[in-house]
Amino acid sequence: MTAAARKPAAPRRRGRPPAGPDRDVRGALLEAARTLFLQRGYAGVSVRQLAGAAGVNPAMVKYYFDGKPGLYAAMLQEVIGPLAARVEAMVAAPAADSPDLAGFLGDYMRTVAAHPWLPALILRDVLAPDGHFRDRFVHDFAGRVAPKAAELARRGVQLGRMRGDLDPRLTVISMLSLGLWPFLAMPVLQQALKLEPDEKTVEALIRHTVRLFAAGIAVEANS
Amino acid sequence: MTAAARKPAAPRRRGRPPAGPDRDVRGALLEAARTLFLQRGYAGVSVRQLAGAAGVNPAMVKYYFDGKPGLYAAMLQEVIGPLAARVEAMVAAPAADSPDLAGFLGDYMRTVAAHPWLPALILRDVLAPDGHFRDRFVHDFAGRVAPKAAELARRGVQLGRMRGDLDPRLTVISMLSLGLWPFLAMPVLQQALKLEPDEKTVEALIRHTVRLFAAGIAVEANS
DNA sequence: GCGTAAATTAGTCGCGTGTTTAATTACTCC
DNA sequence: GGAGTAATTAAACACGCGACTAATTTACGC
Repeated sequence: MTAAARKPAAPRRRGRPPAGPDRDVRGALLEAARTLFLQRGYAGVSVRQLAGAAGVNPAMVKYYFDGKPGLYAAMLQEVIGPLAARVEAMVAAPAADSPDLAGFLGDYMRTVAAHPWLPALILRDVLAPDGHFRDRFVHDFAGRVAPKAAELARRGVQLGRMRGDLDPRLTVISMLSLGLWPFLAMPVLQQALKLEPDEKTVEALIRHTVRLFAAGIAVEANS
Repeated sequence: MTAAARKPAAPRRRGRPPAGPDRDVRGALLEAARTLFLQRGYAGVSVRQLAGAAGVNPAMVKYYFDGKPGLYAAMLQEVIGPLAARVEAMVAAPAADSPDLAGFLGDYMRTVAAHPWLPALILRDVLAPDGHFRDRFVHDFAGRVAPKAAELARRGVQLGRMRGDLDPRLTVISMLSLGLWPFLAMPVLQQALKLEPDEKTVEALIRHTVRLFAAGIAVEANS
């Protein structure tokens, strides 16, 4: 919400506009893309809507980003790049206070909770028919995080802190499932399960999930 | 694959076709809908494609189902109805050999694995912008199963077979997440985690997941 | 046999899409 | 101050969509 769709009654003449720092068409389009694409997905937003939200002509999408796919890709990179790097770092160099997979799950869920559009974005990508953005996104995100998480799991087993009878790779799948899907399922199940929709519930979900997962992968106390 | 898109070179004259048992336009459309909709989602298939796959004129969709939404709804009901009833029964009357939540999770996953299109269908529905089919489907499915599963969880706690420090409702969310999302994540992560894509892996995933979940909700052995 | 109803197709309609073109204005550099 | 280029708009284009219409053929009841 920095600099878009403000001047509502500016009629905008044809031709190159007079100079002025407060007119960043490219930036306004990117911002509109962030808002709308993340809310409704790629196919759910038209170029005209995008341009309307940014207060510019639809042709500018072609001019600055070479078309709708280009704008989407640019927005994705801008939004996902830092996030992916952060998650990757989290799993690559586990902090002292959360060195195991359960700790990572907590960090991961808190990161996801701080970016509420992420689960839907990932889901849409997984459902995408073929690899238009899949190669760029899923492979960059999950593809880099998952192997490192699996390595973490393998180490945990070797150190005797995790059960040895679980395939580390499947454990990673379980962990990613527990950390992602609930955020989408919760709004849907809220009514059925009589959950309150406030922030407390999200915190409770995270703690619950970490506790369950930690117990699930811990070495059996008996036997 | 019972009775559609067979006669490829039948030129099909205009007007009512001569009688004959082997011409079931309605059924052919339903079958095409099953195949295409479940593969690519509602918006991913056009009426023309549907009609083409069924070998009939697009207008027949309007004639028999009053339009594209009608065809989708009919297909959904046909495909989902029995499944929902089965899952509901599974959780309502747990069998003697799998009376607890972990047992249900196994049954649930095996049911899902037997209908590979289900996860994507549920996901698309959860992502759907507003309740076009959501009220009809998600609420009918999850909305009826989830409360009963939560009841199962509550009973497990009361009987001392499940940890008391987990919110039964959140446990249900965890369980549904573990039982659904991996089926979609696996193909995506296959390469990254170096999994083989065959049936053995699915069976391994189910056993793995049930084991992890069972340990996660079991009463702590020590303390 | 005849009239009406059912089933089917070809063609078209209006709309929304992403993109393209041409015109127009401003800035920049010589 | 004129030439060339950069930025912007309005308008149009080609296409695909879901729906609708009119024509056509057969089946069925009397």
